[in-house]
Amino acid sequence: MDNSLYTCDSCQHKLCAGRVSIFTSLNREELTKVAKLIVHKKYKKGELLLYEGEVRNDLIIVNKGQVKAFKNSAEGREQILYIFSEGDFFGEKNLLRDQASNYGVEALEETHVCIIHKDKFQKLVQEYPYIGLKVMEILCQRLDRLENTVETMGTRTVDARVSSVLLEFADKFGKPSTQGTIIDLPLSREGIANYIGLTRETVSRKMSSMQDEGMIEMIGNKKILLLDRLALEKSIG
Amino acid sequence: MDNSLYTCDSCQHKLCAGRVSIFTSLNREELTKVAKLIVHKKYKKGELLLYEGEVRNDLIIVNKGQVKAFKNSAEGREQILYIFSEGDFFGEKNLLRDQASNYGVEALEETHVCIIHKDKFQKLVQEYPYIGLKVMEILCQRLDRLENTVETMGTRTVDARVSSVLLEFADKFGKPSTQGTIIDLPLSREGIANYIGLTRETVSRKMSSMQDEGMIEMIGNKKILLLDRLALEKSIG
DNA sequence: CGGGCACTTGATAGTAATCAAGTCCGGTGG
DNA sequence: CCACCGGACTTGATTACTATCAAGTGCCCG
Repeated sequence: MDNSLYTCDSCQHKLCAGRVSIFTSLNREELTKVAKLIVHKKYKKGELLLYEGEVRNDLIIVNKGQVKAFKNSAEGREQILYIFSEGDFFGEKNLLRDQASNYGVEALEETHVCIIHKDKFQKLVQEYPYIGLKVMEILCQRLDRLENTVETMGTRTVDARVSSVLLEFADKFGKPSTQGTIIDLPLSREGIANYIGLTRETVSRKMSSMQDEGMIEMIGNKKILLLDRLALEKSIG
Repeated sequence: MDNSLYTCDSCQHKLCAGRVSIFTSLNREELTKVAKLIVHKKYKKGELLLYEGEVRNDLIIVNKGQVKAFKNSAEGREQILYIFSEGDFFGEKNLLRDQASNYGVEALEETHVCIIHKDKFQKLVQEYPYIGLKVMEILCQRLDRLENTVETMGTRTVDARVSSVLLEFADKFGKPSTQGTIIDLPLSREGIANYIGLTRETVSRKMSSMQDEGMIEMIGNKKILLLDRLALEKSIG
């Protein structure tokens, strides 16, 4: 375990807490106060930030990098539930009571996180009730997203599922370019498959045929150029 | 529209609000106060309480009966997301801001609901912060359940999915008997299929074979006797 | 007792998982 | 800078399974 704990000195001048959506309403002074409650930690690609079933008593906020939240079934199949990136948090259940995590979390790349102890965060919420509302709002958004995922996995064709995930990634990680949107994929083919409940071969095949039809263009293995957004949306319904 | 609005007079003496989990911490006096903020409404089986995309500004609590929350895909397939029964609520997103509902809600039987306007509920939360925490706790539970559903639909075999839903219903709606647990099914075969992303024929077949194997016994179409809970749990993994 | 609807059961076909080779890409070391 | 190596990805062949299509059957209610 070489995850070094260190103070916020390294980024205090940048007011790192301000990059996190739940603190956006705070002014500079308040942010400095928040920063003092925060412990930072770094993880390398592949390291576990949290394992399924682990009991913790703090809230973890991603400050830099990306992580995946996943569950492993008995047969060894992985289901990815969330991709958390800069500004996202997890462990919110711990704010209410110490509880076993429903999923594991693993770094997809070098990742820096801010950790706030439950008690300190609760005091923060008492002082700035807006933060509690913001957390609740984000939980509602997360519910919406999961509800849509369940619908996609329950009723949509495989093509629609692949289109869905590409559009989701385009919105989250896409950058506009002259020809279309360039998506930096946070996951490998296998990861994408585990995100939408398919096998890597099926994802590979579907993406190839989407390329043949001119909807997308694969740039290496980690980027995709989205050429025909409308066609993808149409394939969803 | 023959849904008659009426005051809480009809059930005031029963302190109906006390049957709702988010108000369990309140004493008799406080409950009476809450009851005055509530509007009641009745729905017959099959009536819509809320349609997908509708914008409302209140929280709806089920006081008696059962409803299903569902989404309809473009091809006309239905995905059931939740079964809400006595004590459950929906419309929580409205507490934050007026927003389109992500799902429709339909009564599965004669259903009575309590409706609280957003503004009144927000004042209630300010006066009794515990209520806000309780709402957040239930949202977290709902997230856990959906996360498990996504895992089930993404990684589990069809047998495991059917077992999952039977165990879920057994916990929620089951009554112990001498031979095992008797489940009052809230949904038809087609409803169950739409809850776990299968067709009614597949559900029918799987349940028949589970009966052949002595795991369950079907009593008419609306009840199931769960004989071998362990076998079901084992089939999930 | 009769009718309709939900459910069951059967046959067939379509589709994705699986099994099995290749191929490509990125990184490493000479 | 180039050649090599390994892991990720692609593609192909086959199998397994569930959706679909199509009759029946039985349950529940009037």
